[in-house]
Amino acid sequence: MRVSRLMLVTLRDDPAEAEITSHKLLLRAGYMRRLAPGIFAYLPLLWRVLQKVSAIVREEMAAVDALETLLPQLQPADLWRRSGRWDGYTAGEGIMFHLVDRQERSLGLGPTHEEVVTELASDLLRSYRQLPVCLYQIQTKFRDEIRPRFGLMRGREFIMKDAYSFHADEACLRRTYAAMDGAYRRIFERCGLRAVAVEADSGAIGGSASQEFMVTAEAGEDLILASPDGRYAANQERAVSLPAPPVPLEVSACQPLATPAQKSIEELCTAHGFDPTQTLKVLLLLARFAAAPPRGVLVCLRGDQQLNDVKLANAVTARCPDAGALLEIVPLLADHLCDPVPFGFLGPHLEDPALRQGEARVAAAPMLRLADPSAADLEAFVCGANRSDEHLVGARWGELCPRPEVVDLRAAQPGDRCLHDPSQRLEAARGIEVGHIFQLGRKYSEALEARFTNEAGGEEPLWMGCYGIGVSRLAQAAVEQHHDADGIRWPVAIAPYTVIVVIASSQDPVQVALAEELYERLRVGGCDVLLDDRPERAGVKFKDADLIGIPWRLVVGRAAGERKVELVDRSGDTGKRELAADAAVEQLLGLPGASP
RNA sequence: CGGGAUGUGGCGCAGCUUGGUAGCGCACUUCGUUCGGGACGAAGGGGCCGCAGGUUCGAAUCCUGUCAUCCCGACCA
Repeated sequence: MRVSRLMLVTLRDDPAEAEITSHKLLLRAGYMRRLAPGIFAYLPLLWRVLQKVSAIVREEMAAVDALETLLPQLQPADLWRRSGRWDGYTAGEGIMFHLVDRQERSLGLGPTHEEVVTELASDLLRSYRQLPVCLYQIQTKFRDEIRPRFGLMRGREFIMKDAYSFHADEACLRRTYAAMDGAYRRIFERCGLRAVAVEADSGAIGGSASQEFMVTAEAGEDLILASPDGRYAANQERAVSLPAPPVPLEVSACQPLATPAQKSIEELCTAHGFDPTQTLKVLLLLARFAAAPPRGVLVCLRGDQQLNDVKLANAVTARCPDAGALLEIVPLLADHLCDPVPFGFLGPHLEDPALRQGEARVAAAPMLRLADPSAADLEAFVCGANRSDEHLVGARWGELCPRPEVVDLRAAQPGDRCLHDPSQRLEAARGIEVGHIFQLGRKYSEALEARFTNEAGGEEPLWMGCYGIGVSRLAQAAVEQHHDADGIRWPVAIAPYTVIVVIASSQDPVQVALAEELYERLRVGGCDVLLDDRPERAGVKFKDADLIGIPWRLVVGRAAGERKVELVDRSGDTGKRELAADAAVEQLLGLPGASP
């Protein structure tokens, strides 16, 4: 391709709309344009990158016997109601774009395809003899993100590879899951990305085991906690660790303590010399559901610990199976209550308060009472007395109130000791989630009655897995990981073009002739090559070549008369060197990806 | 939805405090000189100053409302 015909528009200044480097560079280098928040036009250069990523994905999917398909993006609400996800995905903070058609039928614009693919599987997969099967597609997904940001990192319309596998038993699911794990590692490696696999929360997709693939980068939205020995890595949403041991509380009996206006753990400890690990933190929350009245939640944590919202949401969802989708969990405020409670002085023995909805009292289920092990394991502790300006010192579970149900709710922090080896301490890194694989189990097949006949002749629900890669996000993550002060430095495997032939002086017919010849030879040889034939000064062309990040630059300049050219490695590894034109062509045609 | 910021030619910005009829850099067009790291000179085209209302002889500038975009939290590939 000739640069003069490429519709290349590069910008000198960083666009004001972009915050992080990769977003700025993709805009400046003419790879994309924003149409609306989270909605981008992929310009020809970016489309080539996305195609190259897709090609690698296709090869690796084929290697694990996955079948490419293309599934509908317009999806009937009814299907989503049957899986139980319509309300959660459309009401409240749901992310599904949805609409009503001329027949008054509700439709959603596919944010993911578990429902559609499961419906298809229930239709087509009748016998264990057909299993396992893995289907995948590379397609635009639609998600009405609460806050789109950072360009392709979190778009409302983005390209995703999603795969779904179906199995006769769990062992088979595990094998495919492991094969996908391997395929994913190869995909990211081939794309030139440094990625790490971490344990993850399954989120709205659900299922049991799940693992995320993170491209490590400062601009990443996720916090990764990992052990230095490399044996444990998890998203902070999911991470587990050992909290610091508590300082024992030396008291004989439970006694009240006057604590005027000491509402925070910090104030309490400062005033009376307690260590935060000796205190109990009681949080009052309100969970709202799609199909049930709101329910109060009382959470106990050790005073020095923080609540992990994701763990809490999972715990609440698991304990309210008939309430429909969990819409949100918010702090319980005085406005929600019929009678005041002494916020700041709460203890775990707080009686169920009556909830108010508008002006009406809600006949609420009893509060859900949960305690993190850090709180449940305390022998004796300091907690609120459920009376203003008063705490209890030396309270014990069993004496004060029954010990609540114990569930892991605390947020692991960098510096915490690891479970597998307490001498290791968790270290923090930021990551961009580019892939996520799940063992779904039978969640969708049970809901949508996707059953097969097993070897014994009985019917049972299919076992399922699903496996996603954010293709457009991956492209931007690559820029985030591979750039310098001059612009993008694409890994060769996903660069839009492998080589750019630059004519230093377009006025020199000798240079033009040689450049045209080399361009043609490279093109015919199967190399993805650009020819910068624009009547610009050399400096402009060099700057643009650096900015758009083509891995190899072949400069045809002063030495063209002796058929000598200059070859520059954008990655900076080998620098620039002068060599015979024929040798340069030979070398470039020998590069990976150069032949058709 | 809550908090913060910003809206001025295609892009990046100044002007607003103290109202007087819009400016700079980049980009674009033409001509000339230049020609290996974003050249220089000359000439030129392009702006309902986000939108609506108000104050005023007069509003980009002051007031009110509204919309949009970006950033921080809940969402996730």
